[in-house]
Amino acid sequence: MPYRFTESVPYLLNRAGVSVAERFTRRLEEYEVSLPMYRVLAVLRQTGTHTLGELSAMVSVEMSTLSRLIGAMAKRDLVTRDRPQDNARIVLIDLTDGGRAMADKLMPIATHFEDTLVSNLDPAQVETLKSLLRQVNQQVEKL
Amino acid sequence: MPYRFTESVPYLLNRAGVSVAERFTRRLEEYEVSLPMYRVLAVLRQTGTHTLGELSAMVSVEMSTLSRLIGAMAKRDLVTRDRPQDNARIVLIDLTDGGRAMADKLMPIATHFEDTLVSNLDPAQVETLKSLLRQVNQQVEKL
DNA sequence: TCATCTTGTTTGCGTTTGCAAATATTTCAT
DNA sequence: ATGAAATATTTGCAAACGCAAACAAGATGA
Repeated sequence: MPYRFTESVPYLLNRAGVSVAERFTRRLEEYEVSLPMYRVLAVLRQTGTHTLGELSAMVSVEMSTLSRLIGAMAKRDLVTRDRPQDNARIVLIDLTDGGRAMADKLMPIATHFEDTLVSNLDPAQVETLKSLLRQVNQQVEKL
Repeated sequence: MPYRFTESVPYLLNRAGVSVAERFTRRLEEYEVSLPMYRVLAVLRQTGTHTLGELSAMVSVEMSTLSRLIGAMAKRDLVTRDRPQDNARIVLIDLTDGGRAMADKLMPIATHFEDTLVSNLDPAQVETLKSLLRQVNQQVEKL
């Protein structure tokens, strides 16, 4: 079977990723939150304080971009950046109360997206999809 | 089960998509081809001439961005843009011989990526993954 | 302890991006 | 045939991005 670009995993991944991202971005507009901002809020809400580097890896945003993004979010009082005195080269980022409130407010949108995206699949298929995506992610290391 | 952002479909999709894209971009560097350029080349190679609008939908690149990208690719003689006299509002984009040669040269990289990404899955699982991704894509319309 | 190496973050800068407006052409209704 | 609506592409502009260099602090080892 010849290689068909439009059926390749990277193509399907990108296509799905971009279209979901576009729609989600539209939904976030009224809150004046960008998609990368939402991702930061959602990660911090789920797993608590992180350094910039950790956050960068988790949300797949380049560190220099994230540094500026966190700056903007701090200015809007969504997060705090804290340089601990015991290790002054790292920056710990955490949600403010306002940031947490915003994250909470956005959760229904996220769950609606999740529910809708998999609404034609049964629970076993959803687990399969997620498992396969995680496995693809693992394979990336081998490229 | 509570909603876990880092296990949501959009998150997994984005994570995989970004990391594959990053690696692929690195591999394209030596050819001085960007990832969006590669996507255009690959689509045209697979399915022939398309208008700008069709191409935009197929490669998930916003039309204004694509318009400029195609301009750059035309300047580098990878593609031609042609306004047919029978319908002068559309622009037909096609590969030049050089563009086709470049596309051909890049195919081994693409197949290597595809092979590696799914190398831990059996053929049935690969088909399942692709089918599920296509289905997710369909569901996007319902958001 | 003081040079050096490593780790973590920020800044400078040119490029790419997306939105909105402008432009151009075709289609449709009258 | 003519003005209005629809379709397709391009351009202006400001925001976001990624790379590389700069910067800062901690770890290592003579």
